[in-house]
Amino acid sequence: MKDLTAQQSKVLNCIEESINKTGFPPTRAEICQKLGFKSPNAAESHLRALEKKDIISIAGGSSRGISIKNKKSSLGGSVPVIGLVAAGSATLASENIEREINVDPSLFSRNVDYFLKVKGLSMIEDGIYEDDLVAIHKTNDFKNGDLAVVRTEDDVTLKYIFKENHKLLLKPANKDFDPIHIDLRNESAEVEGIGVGLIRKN
Amino acid sequence: MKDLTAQQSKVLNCIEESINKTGFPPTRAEICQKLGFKSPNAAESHLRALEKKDIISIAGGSSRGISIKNKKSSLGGSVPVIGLVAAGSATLASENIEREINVDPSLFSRNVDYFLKVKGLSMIEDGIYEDDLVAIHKTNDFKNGDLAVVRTEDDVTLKYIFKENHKLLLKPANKDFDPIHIDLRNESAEVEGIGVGLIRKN
DNA sequence: TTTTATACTGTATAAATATATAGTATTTTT
DNA sequence: AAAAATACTATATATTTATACAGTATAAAA
Repeated sequence: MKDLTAQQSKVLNCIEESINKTGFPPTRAEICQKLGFKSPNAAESHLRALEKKDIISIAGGSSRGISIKNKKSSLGGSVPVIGLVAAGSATLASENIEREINVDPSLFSRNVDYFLKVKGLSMIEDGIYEDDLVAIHKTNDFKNGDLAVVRTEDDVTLKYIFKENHKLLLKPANKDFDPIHIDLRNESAEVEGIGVGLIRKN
Repeated sequence: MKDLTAQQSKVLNCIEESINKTGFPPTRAEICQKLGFKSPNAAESHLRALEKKDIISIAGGSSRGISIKNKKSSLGGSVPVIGLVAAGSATLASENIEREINVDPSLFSRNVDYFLKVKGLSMIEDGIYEDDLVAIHKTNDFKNGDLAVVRTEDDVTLKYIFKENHKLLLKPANKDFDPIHIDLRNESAEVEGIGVGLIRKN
């Protein structure tokens, strides 16, 4: 990493402080105010220098569009652990929450909305064991082969998902288990999220 | 905490996603776009509802002035991740530390002193894969069958350990790998710690 | 020595954004 | 039964904000 000048460090610090204190990045004017500049262009050019040095990125055409690159753990969010999902209830309904754990957000590639406690042995051949906590990123966007949490008409299940037209294939990783075929014309099924990690307690 | 309506949850989720993805909160217009609203006031009123329920705070007169309340600072200790252990060096020497992650101490049954990044496939049959992070509790006390970090004369390895008199057996969980037999009368070997958990990033 | 980077002031403005106001309709609470 | 909360569309606008342009001056690199 290229060295920062004293002023650039001050500006970077100012950005970090703003995010830490308010939750969002500063405007040019706010940087100027904090550091005593009288022209918004003072802040602007420092920001451009920091961008050039790949320390921050600036989203064009949007206010407060500053983000610090390689941002390590900002705040460990509290993430719920979902045990058994009661029939008919929302996955994240409070009755399903077993406990909460603090997790470093930088741990996993995507934001973790909850941990699903694995029941059964259907994924055991790919190293997912009973009572493992699978980190779930809530989304209904998936690629074929993703590990997905799927809500079918009468169940919530964790399987590899494959979609082809109106056919959904939920594939376990255990030869003793049969794949689930769902015809979306007759049955409903919804992807609740995809697995982005795993925690196991011995 | 008061319950959120389905729509309010969606909006909150949208805010979290924005912060996570871009580093800063969304504008009203961006919320509308993501959730399919056609009026900025749809977003505005949901935000005000969330503010009223004390879920978020809205900074008046500033763009993207949304911050999510309740973000408690994780005081889960910072735990180092050990990549490859340089020959002859202490496991926890700074040169071996790849990064640090924050971990909820209550996550694992015993105190975690470091995470060992798994190299190779020798434990794959028991669901321990390459690049998995195995949570290590530093101790030289172990029971037969424990997953142990063992320092031999020229290596640091993660295997199941069995001891009988002067004989040490380090057993992999992969039939393509041979167990390691160590005669403590001729060779030295030391247990550095035992595995108490695992984290995997997909 | 010439160029490039740093470090600003000062002015201006198009575009982004928050926010108010006016409605409509449904659901929930009191 | 009335009030309040939810859940929006639609329009308008003052303010915030990014960002460009014109300068000045100094220090560092090519």
